[in-house]
Amino acid sequence: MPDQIKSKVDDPELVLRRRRQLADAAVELFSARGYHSTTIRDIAEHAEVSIGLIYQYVQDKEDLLFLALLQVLDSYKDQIPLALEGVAEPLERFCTAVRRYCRVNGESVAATVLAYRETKSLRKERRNLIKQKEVETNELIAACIRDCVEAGLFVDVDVEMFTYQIVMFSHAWALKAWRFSQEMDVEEYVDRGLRLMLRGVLTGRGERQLKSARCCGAWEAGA
Amino acid sequence: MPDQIKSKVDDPELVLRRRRQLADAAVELFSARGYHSTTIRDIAEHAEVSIGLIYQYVQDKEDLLFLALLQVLDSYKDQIPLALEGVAEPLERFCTAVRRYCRVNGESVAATVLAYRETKSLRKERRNLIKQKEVETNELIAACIRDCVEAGLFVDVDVEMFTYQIVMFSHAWALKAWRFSQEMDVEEYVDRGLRLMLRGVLTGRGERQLKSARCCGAWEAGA
Amino acid sequence: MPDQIKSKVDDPELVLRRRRQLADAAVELFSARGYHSTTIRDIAEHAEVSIGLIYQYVQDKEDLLFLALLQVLDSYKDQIPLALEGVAEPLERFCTAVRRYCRVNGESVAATVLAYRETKSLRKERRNLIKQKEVETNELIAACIRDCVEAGLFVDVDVEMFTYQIVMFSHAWALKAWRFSQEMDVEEYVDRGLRLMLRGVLTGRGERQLKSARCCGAWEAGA
Amino acid sequence: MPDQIKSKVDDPELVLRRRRQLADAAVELFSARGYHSTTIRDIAEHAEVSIGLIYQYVQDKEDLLFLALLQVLDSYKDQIPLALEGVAEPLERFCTAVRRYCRVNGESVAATVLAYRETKSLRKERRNLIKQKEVETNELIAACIRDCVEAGLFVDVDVEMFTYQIVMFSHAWALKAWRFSQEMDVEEYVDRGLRLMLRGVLTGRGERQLKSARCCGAWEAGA
DNA sequence: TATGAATGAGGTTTCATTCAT
DNA sequence: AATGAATGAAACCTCATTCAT
Repeated sequence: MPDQIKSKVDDPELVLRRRRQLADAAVELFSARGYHSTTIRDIAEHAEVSIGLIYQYVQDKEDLLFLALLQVLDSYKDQIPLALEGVAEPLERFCTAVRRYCRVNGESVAATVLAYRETKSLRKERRNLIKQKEVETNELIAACIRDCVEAGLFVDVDVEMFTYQIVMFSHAWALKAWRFSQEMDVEEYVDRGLRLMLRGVLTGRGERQLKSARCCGAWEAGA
Repeated sequence: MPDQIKSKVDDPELVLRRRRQLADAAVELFSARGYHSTTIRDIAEHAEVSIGLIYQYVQDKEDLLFLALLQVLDSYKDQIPLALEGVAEPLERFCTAVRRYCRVNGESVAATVLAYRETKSLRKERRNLIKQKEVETNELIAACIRDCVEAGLFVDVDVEMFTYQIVMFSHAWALKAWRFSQEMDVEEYVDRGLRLMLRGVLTGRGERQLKSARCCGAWEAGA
Repeated sequence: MPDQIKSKVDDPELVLRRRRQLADAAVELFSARGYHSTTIRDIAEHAEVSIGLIYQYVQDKEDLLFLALLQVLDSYKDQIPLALEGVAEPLERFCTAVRRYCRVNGESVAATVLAYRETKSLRKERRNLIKQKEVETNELIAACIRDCVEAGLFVDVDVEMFTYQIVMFSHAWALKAWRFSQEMDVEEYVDRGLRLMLRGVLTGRGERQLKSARCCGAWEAGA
Repeated sequence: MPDQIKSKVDDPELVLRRRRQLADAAVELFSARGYHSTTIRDIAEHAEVSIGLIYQYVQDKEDLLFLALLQVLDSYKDQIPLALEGVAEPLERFCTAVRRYCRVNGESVAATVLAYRETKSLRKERRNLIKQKEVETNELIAACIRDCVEAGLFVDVDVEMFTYQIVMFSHAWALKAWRFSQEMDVEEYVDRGLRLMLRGVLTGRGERQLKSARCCGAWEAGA
């Protein structure tokens, strides 16, 4: 997907490998120190390559940010379908998707924050591409919601609004990590969050399904 | 509140006036271009003062960021109590608080985003001070929620979780403005959001109260 | 004339002074080492200012080249009228102009060569401005020629061609200095050159005038 | 002739072929963009070889410049004798030589300018070698002049001076192309130039010879 | 108190050259 | 003989900060 970035190196496989190497270093450093406070030299050292090498695979520093953000966003988009494989029951799919999304965010809090902080440093065209990725990820959640509605497990909810509620809930774990992470872990966070949010959308059938299937992890004394 | 920032000027009133002048310029420019891409010269020109003058009231660039963020955060904390003045009924207070919070965010989307983007550029001690401000604002919302619970209008909800749900909902209007603002305005956003979120927390009494009081703006066919 | 170059300093007199200072250093170094081989640091050191200062008065390195070339070209355009002050007789004016032009070139061989070498490094708009200056200088020579023709001292010569012959003759002293300067000095160069070139254009009257007036320096055994 | 440049390849014929290939690319690019603005990569691409290959036949970038300049200078030196083949009459030989020299310059204006611009970028030893080449070319013209003098067609002119007048006249077509080429073509340039310059040197016999032989192209209403 | 010219460390980027294949 | 990925010194330029006025 990192097309459109021009490289001075021909071998496409090498380009892919090097770019991943650079993106890894970039995600780590940009996340930790921010885009502007990280120097190209920092990245070169962290990736254990020379400064010159970077400019064989990338045209400027902004390209590195783009590469880093793409890597983060893609990892989100890839994880959810992976988690849903083999899960059929709609409510379970929904809970699984949310849980996985939160976990991914939780594992790379810094990267999620990076996306929020630095997307604006990209030029418009690329900013839009990044937003497009986010929309695609959101759609994975929205689909789960729609399935639950169709299966009569959710009331006829405002899908768009509910999707964003879920998304923001997930991101909040990263954005407000300083607040939450000292009180609970991701699992508890998801449990408490789902309990709160599901209450507003479950039908009677949905509630029964939820209890019988115990689909969403620790659900001892549900609502 | 802008204590701890050392000034070379004695007259405390002048210091206050100048700092507001600088903070205004800083909020505007940092919001528009980001902290690192804004130069001291930019701010001097925008505030119509000399570069030298800035350093009479501020020790370094980070001080300006701190000033700017304080200004933004304070405006949030001031607006909610103002809106609640004269409103007594708990559910109405809750709705009013949420509505006002969203509106403030809506009016200065850029400033809200600024807080998310650049807080990390502050040194830890100040970052904590900013977070403290946010917690104080959140507490205003949390209080409204607790009142509703005590009045039997809300079920015995997870107050902390619900507070953050509200807060993130409000911030989302700013953070995802690119998505929402082309489909609806703040008012519709709040209505749709409240409808969704309230469904999960209202008691029977709460629901009746909501309908009778029509406290929360356009509420055609509520839950 | 160094307008259109934007400065970050307001005081126009200071701007003028600093720019002359920078141009002096630039002419010297660019002449000696060439434009590309001279670094900004070199110029800063030679002008005894900081690197930063340069960028207060100039936007980039090309501006320095422009400044340098303007300075060189202007000195040419200024010297000829100065030398002609008080000289009335047309043939004498012609000889004086040529002599002075060669001398100016001779005094700053390196600068003349600079104009030939580096004008192409300017962007088109400025390159044209430089060419315009040259045309203006040439016109000073052309006017002397026309006066001689009108006074019946020169035959009805191809003025444009003759002007360029004179100009190239003058520049040749600089461009081919490596060849000439080890055999003669400027004065001899001018004498020999004028003798050759005048032979083709003088009328009978012109020849007599030339001898009687001995206007053109050492003119022992004229044509 | 490109001796003294060390090559890592043994086969002398291959060396010659490759070096011509590189010199062609170098002349073209150095002429168009200048020496310093042309990268080795540019030349490799233009010559359709790899960067590494260049360094098999050349030690550094300056070698390429040397190669390029040699190629240009040699073409000058070769063309004149070629044009003079079969021409016997001294005045005709002179005119033919001048005409051909101007034409060669006219056909590769950029290359001529290259010689003026970039010779200084060579190290002294090589710069002298280039100058030597120029002197040799000049000698071809000087010989023609001397023949005319000996044949009583030219007065006892200052040969060295006149030679340089011719040379500079020829180069001027390239150096001042921006001025001349929009008013006339090379042929007209030579005609007008020769008419002017010959007037000063022709004897009575020379004039008659010129008219009778019409040796120098379009010579309608000569001196 | 206010100004703005001056400073220079440090950032990004380029590109001639090397060397393992 | 030919390739081209890798290197890193060195260039240009920015901008936070100081200080004499």
